[in-house]
Amino acid sequence: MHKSVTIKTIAEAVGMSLSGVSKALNDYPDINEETKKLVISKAVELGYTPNLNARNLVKKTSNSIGIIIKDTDTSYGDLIKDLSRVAEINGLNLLIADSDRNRDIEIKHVKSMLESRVKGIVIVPVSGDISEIKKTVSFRVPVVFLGGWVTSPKENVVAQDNEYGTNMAMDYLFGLGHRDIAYVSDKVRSNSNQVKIDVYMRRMLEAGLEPAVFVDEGSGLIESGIRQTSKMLDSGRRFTAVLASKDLVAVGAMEEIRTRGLSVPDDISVMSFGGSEISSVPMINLTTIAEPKRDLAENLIRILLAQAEAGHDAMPKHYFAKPELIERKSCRHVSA
Amino acid sequence: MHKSVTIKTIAEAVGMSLSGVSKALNDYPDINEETKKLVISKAVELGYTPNLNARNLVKKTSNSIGIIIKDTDTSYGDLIKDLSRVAEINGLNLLIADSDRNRDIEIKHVKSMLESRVKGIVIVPVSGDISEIKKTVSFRVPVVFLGGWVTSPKENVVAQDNEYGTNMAMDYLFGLGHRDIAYVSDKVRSNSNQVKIDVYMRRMLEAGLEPAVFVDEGSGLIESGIRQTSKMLDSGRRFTAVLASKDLVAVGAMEEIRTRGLSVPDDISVMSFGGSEISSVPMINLTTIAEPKRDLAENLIRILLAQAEAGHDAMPKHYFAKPELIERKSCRHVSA
DNA sequence: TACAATCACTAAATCGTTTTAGCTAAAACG
DNA sequence: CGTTTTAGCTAAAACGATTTAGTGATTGTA
Repeated sequence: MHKSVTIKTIAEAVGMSLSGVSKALNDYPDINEETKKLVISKAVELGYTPNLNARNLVKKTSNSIGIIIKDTDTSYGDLIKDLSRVAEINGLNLLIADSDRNRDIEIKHVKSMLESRVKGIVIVPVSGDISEIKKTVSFRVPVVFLGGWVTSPKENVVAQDNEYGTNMAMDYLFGLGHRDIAYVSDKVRSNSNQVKIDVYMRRMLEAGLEPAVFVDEGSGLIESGIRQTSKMLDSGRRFTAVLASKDLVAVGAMEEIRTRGLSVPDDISVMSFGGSEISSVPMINLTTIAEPKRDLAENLIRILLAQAEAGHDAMPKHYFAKPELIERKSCRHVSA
Repeated sequence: MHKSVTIKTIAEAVGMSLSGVSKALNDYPDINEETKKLVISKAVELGYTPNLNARNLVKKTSNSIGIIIKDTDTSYGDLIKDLSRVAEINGLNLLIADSDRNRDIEIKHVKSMLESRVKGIVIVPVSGDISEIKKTVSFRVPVVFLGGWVTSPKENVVAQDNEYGTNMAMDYLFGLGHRDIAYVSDKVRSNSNQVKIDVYMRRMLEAGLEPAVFVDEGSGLIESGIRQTSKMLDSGRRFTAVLASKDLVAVGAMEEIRTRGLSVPDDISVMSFGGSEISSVPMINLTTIAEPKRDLAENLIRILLAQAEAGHDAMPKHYFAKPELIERKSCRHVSA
C-alpha cells in the first residue's frame, strides 16, 4: 500500500495550506478562481480520491442508505434496480442486505448499518412485529417500512394500494361478465393478502354474489395455487374466473386447470397480483395487477430523505402506490 | 439530533480514559477483566454504537465491498441473495449498484465506491472493454470481474465454466439419441455465448454431424428465441432438439414450436442455459444447465478478500464454477 | 532491600477531512 | 495620509475512534 494521495499531498504540491485546498475543492467563495483551477488540476493529476470516512466523520452525515429485504428472491428483489436508479439521482449509495427471512440476521444488519451511520433504513421486514427493529434503531435514523407487513399509522410506510388494486381487478372481471369468481390465495401472512381478500369479499357481496375464498395453509406459491385450485374445481360450484393472490399462485392455478383438461381462458379466466417477469412469458401470459416498482422506489427514498431532514420528531409518512392493470391473455368474456 | 454516545461518553461515565475504554471494548489483554465487563455493560446501557467512519479512518480499512451489476434484472441479479449471505458470514457490508448497462454510470459507481474506501469491487461489466474501469481504479483496490465478458488472464475473473456446461448439455442430448440438434442463440455479445457455440460446433463435428447455429441479431431474449426457431423450422432440415443460449431464448423456442402445432418434448426437445426461476415453472419446465450461484458468490468474495490481503502485486486469480444439469420435462428420447 | 518484571492503566499522536476564526496585504474611501 | 473594507488566504480545532509509548503501583526475585 503505497502512500495515498490526500488533501495534504495536494497542499504540498501547490504550496498551500490544508484548509485552502479543502476550500478550493469545495468551491468556497473566498478562494481565487485561478487558485481553484490550479488545485483541481493538481488533484486530478495526482489521482486524488476524497476519503468519505473522514468527510462523513466531521460532517456527521453520510451519503448512504440501508436497504434490508427479507428475501431478494421475491417480488421486492426486483426493486433493487429501481432503488439503485433513484439513489443515483439523489447521490446516494445503497447498502443492501438480505435478511433471509430471519429476525436475528435482520437485526444484525440494522446494527451494522447504524454503525456505518447510514442516513436511514428501508426495511421489508421479516414479520409484522417490528418492535425489536424499533428498539434497535431507537430513533437514531428514520426507518421506512416497505410492503404489507406494517400497518401502524405511527410508522413510515410505503406500500402498494391493495384496496385500489383489488377493486381494479374486480371491476375488470365483472366487466368481462364474470359472476362466479373464486379467490385463491397462498398462506395469509401479511396484511396485503388480507386486504385483497376483504375487498374481494365486499365486492362480491355488494354484487349480490357468493364469495368463495380458497386459502392455502402450506408453503410454496405455485403449490398453493395448485392445491387450492384443485379444491375449487372439486367444490361442485362452477367458477368462470379465479383471482389469485400472487403471480405464481396464478401459475399454479393455470397448471391445475389445464391438467384437468380445461382451458385458460376459454373455460376459466385467471388473474393475479404481481406483474413479475414470469407473468409476461408467452406460455403464461397472465393478466395481472402490477406492482408499481419505480413509484415505490421513488417514494421510499423521498420519504426517507424527508424524514432524515426533518429529524425524529417528524410526523410519520405514508405512501400507497397505485398498481397498474396489465391486460394479457389469461382472461376473456364469460361465455353464455 | 441530541448528543450522540461516543467512547468519550462511556469514558466519563466510568471514569476512565478514552484509550482505556477503547481497549476494553476491543478486548485488549492489558485491561482487567472486571473493568472490561463494567465498560461493556455501560456501553450497552448508554446505547453506544461504534462509528465505523472513525474506525475505518484510523485503521485504514473498511468492512464493505462494492458490487456493480450491469443489470440486476438478468440472471446476475439473483446473485445478490447469495452474495449477501456470503458477505454476512465474512462480516462484510455490501454496497450494491446497478450500472443500467451504461459505462458512464458504471464509472461513477466505481469512483463513488473508491471514495467510500471499499475493500474491493466486484463488477459485472457493461462490456468487455474494461480499460476505463482499470484506469479509474488504478490498482487502489482489487477488482474481480464476474461473468463471460472479461477473458484476459491478467484480470481476476469468476465465471461459469461454459465449456464444461456445454459439454454436459451435448452429452445429455446425445445420450437421449439426438443427432439433429440446433443451437439457437440471442445476439452474441459476450464471450460466454461464443464459447457455448464453439463447444456445440466441435461436439457436433466430432460426432460426424452437421452443426446448425441460429444466432439472432436483434434484441429481446424471448423474441430472439422465437425468430431463430422459426428460421430453424423453416430451414428444411428436421431437428429433434434445440439447445438454447439462455432460458428465455428457450422459452421463445418452445413458444414458436408449439405455435406451429408441434410438441415439446414429443416432437422437439428443448434445453437451455440458465437455471432461472422461470425455467422451473410447470408450464415451462425446462431442462437447463443451471448457473451455480452460491458457488460463484463464494468464490467472488473469497478471491476479492484474498487479493485485498495480498496487495496489488498479487497474481490474478480465476475461478470457473461448474454448472449443474437440472433435468425437467422439456427433453425426451428421440423417437425412431 | 534494591531491582526487575508485571499489571492495568493513561497520554498523546494519528487517520483525512471540514470549518470557524483570524490574519495580512492590497484596495477603497474620506 | 490614515482608516476601513475586502480578497484571499492560514491556523487550529473538531469529528470519533485506534494504537504506540509511556507511567505508577504492585508483585516477584536476587
